[in-house]
This record gives sequence, C-alpha cells and structure tokens, in this order.
Amino acid sequence: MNLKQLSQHLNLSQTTVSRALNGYPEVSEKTRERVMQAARDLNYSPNARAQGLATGRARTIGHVIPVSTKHEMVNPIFGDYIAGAGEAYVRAGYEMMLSLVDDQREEEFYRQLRARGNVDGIIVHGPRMADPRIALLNELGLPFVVHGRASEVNAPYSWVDTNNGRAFRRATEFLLDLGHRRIALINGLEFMDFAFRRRQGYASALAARDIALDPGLMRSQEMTEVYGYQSARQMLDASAPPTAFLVASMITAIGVRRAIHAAGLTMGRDVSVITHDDDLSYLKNGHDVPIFTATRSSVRDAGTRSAEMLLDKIRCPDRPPETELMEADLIIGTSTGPAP
Amino acid sequence: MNLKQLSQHLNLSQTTVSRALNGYPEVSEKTRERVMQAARDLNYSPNARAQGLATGRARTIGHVIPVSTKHEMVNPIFGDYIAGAGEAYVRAGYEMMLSLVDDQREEEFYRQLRARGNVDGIIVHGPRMADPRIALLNELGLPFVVHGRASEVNAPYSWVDTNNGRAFRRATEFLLDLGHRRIALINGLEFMDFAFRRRQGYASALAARDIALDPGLMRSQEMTEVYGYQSARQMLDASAPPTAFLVASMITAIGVRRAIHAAGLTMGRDVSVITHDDDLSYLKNGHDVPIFTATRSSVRDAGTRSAEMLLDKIRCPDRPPETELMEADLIIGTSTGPAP
DNA sequence: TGACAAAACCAAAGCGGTTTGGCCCAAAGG
DNA sequence: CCTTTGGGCCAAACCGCTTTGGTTTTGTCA
Repeated sequence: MNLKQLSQHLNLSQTTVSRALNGYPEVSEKTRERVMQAARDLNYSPNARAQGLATGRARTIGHVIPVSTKHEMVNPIFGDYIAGAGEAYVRAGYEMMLSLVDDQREEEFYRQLRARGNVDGIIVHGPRMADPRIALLNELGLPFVVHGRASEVNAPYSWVDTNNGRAFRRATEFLLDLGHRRIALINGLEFMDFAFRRRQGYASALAARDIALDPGLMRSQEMTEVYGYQSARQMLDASAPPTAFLVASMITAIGVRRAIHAAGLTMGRDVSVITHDDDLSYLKNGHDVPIFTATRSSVRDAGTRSAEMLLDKIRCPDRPPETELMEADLIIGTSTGPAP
Repeated sequence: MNLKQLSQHLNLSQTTVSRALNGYPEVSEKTRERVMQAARDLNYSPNARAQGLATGRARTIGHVIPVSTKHEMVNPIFGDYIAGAGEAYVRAGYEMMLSLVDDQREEEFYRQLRARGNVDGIIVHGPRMADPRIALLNELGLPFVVHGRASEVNAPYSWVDTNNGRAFRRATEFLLDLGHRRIALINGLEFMDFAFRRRQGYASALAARDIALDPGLMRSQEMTEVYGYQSARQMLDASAPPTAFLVASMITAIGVRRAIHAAGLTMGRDVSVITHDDDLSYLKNGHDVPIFTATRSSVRDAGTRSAEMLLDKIRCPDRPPETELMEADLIIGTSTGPAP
C-alpha cells in the first residue's frame, strides 16, 4: 500500500492525502478524518526512503563506535547508554543507526556518512584527548554531540560529560582523609579523555597533600575484570603494597576484589576500594547498602541527555553548541575504611 | 556532489556513470577507470535513500530489542552480540538499525517496519517460548533470523542458538558426579526460551538420578548481580542449604560468589558454582585458569553467525530456513569441588 | 446578484539514484 | 559493398514521497 493507491482508494489526489496525514491546514477536517481512518484501516505507512528523499532528512541518528583491530571490545556501558538514548529517539520518532568503524579509516567513514545522507546527526563515542573527529564533523557540517569531551580540542562543540576529574579528586581526598597514603589508580586507557581526566583528578588530590605520584601504583588498561585482578594482585604482592585502590569501573573493581580475597585480605578493612559506578542495570552497586564506595553517574541518563541535545541541534542548527557537565555522586559503601 | 553533477563533470550520461560505478559490463574499461577516479577525487558517494528507493533494498538490518516498561534493561551480552554481527555487516556493506520497542506494541512496530521499508531483514532478540513474532514475520514476508529459539512455535524459521538444554544437563551431571545432591538453579526469567531450556536440562539430569526437584532451590529472575547475591544468601541461610549453584550468567555468578563469601564460606570447597559464560570481552572468565567452572558459548560468534545467515537469506529468499545449534564447552575452573 | 477572498483540492515537478529500451558506429561476415 | 552484430553510450521512465504553483469551489459582503 503506497500513497498513490491510498489516494485512488479515497478518490483524492496524492497531495491532499499527504497533507491530511502530515497535519497541514489546507485540508478540511472532515476529509482529514476520512484519510486518517483509511490509512489506519489499510495499514498504510509512508515509505521511509521516499519520504527521506523528498524531505532531505533521514530521521535517523548515527552512533559510531570506534573499533580498533587490536582490542575490539564493545564497552559494557554501551547497552545502558543506548537504552537511554533510544528512549529519546522513540519519543521524537527517530531511528538509531549503529556503525562499528575501524579507527584506521574513520575519516573516510564520516565523509561517506555525510555524502550518503543516511543520518541527520551523530553521537561521537569514546573521544580521545585530541580527537580529530570533532574538527572533521565541524567541517562537514554534520550535527553531532560528543559523549565525553576532548581536552585538547579548543573549537566549540556540543557535549555531555561526567565530571570525571572532580569525581576522582573527591574520591582520592576521601581516601586521604581516612589516612591512606599509598593509593593505587587502576585506570582506563589514558589516551581516552575520560581516563585522562580521572588521572588528573587523582594526581591533583595527591599533589594538594604533597604526596608524590608513584608509577608503581598506577595502571592504565582496557577496563576488564582480569585487568583489575592482575593489577591488584601484582601491587599487593609488591614490596610496598597500596592500602587503597581507586578503580575505573565496577567490572574492574570486581577483579580487584577478587585479588584482595585471593591475597587473604578483607576489603574495607585491610584494603579499601573506591570505584566509578556507571549505574548499569545488570550491575547495580548492591541493593540497599552499596557494595563499593563509588563515584556514581548514570550512563543511561547521559544517553538520554545527549540524544535530546542532538535532536535539539538538528531542529535548530544555528544555535551555539550546548554542553552539560554531570556531577557524580560519592556513594559510601562497605569497601572503604581507615588505613590500617 | 550527486550523480548528475558527476556525470556532467565527466561529459557522460548518468546511466553510464551509474553503470561504471556499479560494475556493469556495458561500459568500456577505459571509461570505467576514468569514472572511478573522478568519483574518488570528487569524494562522490551515492545517496543511500535514493539508491534504496530505486533498488527497493535498504541495505540495512534491523535489530529489535523488546523493552518492557517494567524491567527496561538491556542485556549486557548485547554489546558483544552486536560487535559480532556488526563485523558481518561491515563485510557485506550493510548498515545496522537498532530499535527499542515497548513489548506492548510490538506487532504494530513490525508491521510499520515492513511498510516503511527501512530494513531488508531483522534479527529477533530474546525469543519467548511461544513468541508471536515468528508467525507475524512469516506472514509479513520480512526475512528474519532468531537469536535463540521458541520452543512452542512449530512453523519453520531460521535461528542460531546455543544448546542451552544440553549445557545445563551436562553441568548438572558434573555436579552430581562430584557428589552434590542439593543443587540450586539461579535461572533467568523462565518465559524466555533460553531459560526454559536450561531449566529443562537441569531437571532432566536430576530426574535421571531420581532426585526430586526442590522449589526452594530454584529461582527465576532478571540476571543481575544483586539477584545472584540475594538468592544465594537466602538459600544458604535456609535450613537445608544447597552445596552447589548452577547460575545463568557470569554477572549473577559474581553475586552468588559474593554471597558465599559473606556467609563465611569458600567457593569451590564449601560450595560449588557453575555458571553459564557468554565469553564477554570485558568479563572473561579468568585469564589462564578459569575462575568459574562454566558452560561457555561465545555470544559474539552467535552474533556473527546469525548476521551471516540473515544476509544469506536476503540474498536467496527462496531457500528453506537454516538453523544452527552451537554446543557450549564445559570449562573446568576452581569454583567446583566434591560435595562436602 | 456579482465580485472577491478564502478554503479545499489538484497536476506536475522535484528529490537522486537505477534500469529499460534504443541509438550510433565500428568490426565482422557474406 | 552491404548487411549484421554487438560494444558503448544515452534519454527518459520509474521508485514513493513532498511541495510548488495553480484551479475550482464555497462563502461573504456590497
């Protein structure tokens, strides 16, 4: 069933039927009702490609996930982020397109995305510190919102980010106040902007109390469980083990906890742990009492906010870039205690 | 830059340029070279919507994620599944569209998907035992592949599934052989087909040794960490606690482990645990020695296989439905031992 | 009652590709 | 030398919608 058939069925022109369905005023209420009813009865939906071709908009948002051939992992926060963003898209009648793109040929990919016109805007995931995509997208004139920021990019752009620096500074201060002096940082990959900022927050808190950074207490890797386990294991076995760990994700923290148990120690008494908690639906930080003391910031909310921001931007392309910095809560759980 | 401009630039007709780019034989090699070069130089990419409208194919696959308003979670396996499927799509030049759909109005949504024509085929996620979507999609004539199966649907359809029944039967037998008699099942939601089959595998292994099912040892819920913790906690506190747990996912098993520790017990000695392991990239089951004894089946591979199967189906719509049953490995880790 | 404005509808021209049917010309065959 | 063949190219129709620039109908007012 297409528009032509529908209009013939109704003895009306395609123009009138189209206008009736799209709420234009130059059609009588009676006719509109009749058209709507027929559309419902005959199960008519306009062809998206034809509509897109005619209007020049795709009603689709692209999400580009950079995948390096080396460590081709999809971040576990992705599902929750998408759930949040999807909610906004459903409300606005937009579709969501997902692309996994080899980071070797990202530029080409974005250019094609623009030329092929299958999206009206895109969400940039996993920004690096000097991410070249921002300049590229500005040049291409393709509306975009970054989930995160790029510290070394000065051009203005829209973003939604958690205040990672502040969160990790507060967490470090909290451990310092408990008397900890040897605090390990089990960070994400530090060419990723969020990890870089977390490290800065950690470093600034230590600097404020005149504590020197100890490279032996700092790790930077993909945030897997095994990485948390191995890092903590090694550090605890070393000559001057840390009394506290600051960890970049719940999953990695679970690995750290496993290492603490394996070393015969008790978390929260012998060794303290603070983790960042993205508030993932399948991996809540405990029920009533939090398992881990944590800096918490919902990635689902970030998804919704960035999607809404992008939709706004598409609606009004001339507005200046919008930004939103979400503060993380510091949640006190049972994984921290005074330094032994 | 569109086809018209490109062809004018080359002093050729749109027909010839289109044919040159798409590899048709009725254009000379010399001209083809010239066209290709110009397309590259001028950064020409065909407009996807126009191409789609003209060819009648969208070169896009839809992934529909059912979301109920009650427990709107996105399964953590989703990221890895998508990574696997995405790989196949990239190779074939297909896009991936994601839709979160309220399960109240699923039927309407699939009908629209068909009518609006924005996808050439879809992957059905999270099938229920008598999932109505299969009959609907067969009726609509929209190519699809189910990730999983629907036990109560008899019509033929294409699917890729793990042998969940066999995996859980083997795991149960393994525990029985170790002398365990009180084996708890911490299952997923049992209206989901995979969970139903796992339960059947578990039940049949017990039945084969004349052990009655104990409702007090069986739980069925969304597979969160907290669910694993609370279920195990309650069972261990009860009058006749289990000596082993059979768990539906790594994340839930991590909760079970936490409960075992909280009860002052040692996993693998006092209490055994076997979990299903989807081999998620961020949550590998240990490094060299597996943490948990597990039934392992890569959901990433399942993603790739089901995507390939769907692409085949789209290429040759007349072929009969294809199916693939993936066997899970039984991996021996340190979480199991003889019954105390 | 006729003039005029507004309301209601329509034909046709895009949007940017693919594809059908046909034209032109050089090479091959009788 | 003329016909046939087929390689190489083109004009125009088409995919299904929106939108421009009308035309017709209805209603209002002098």
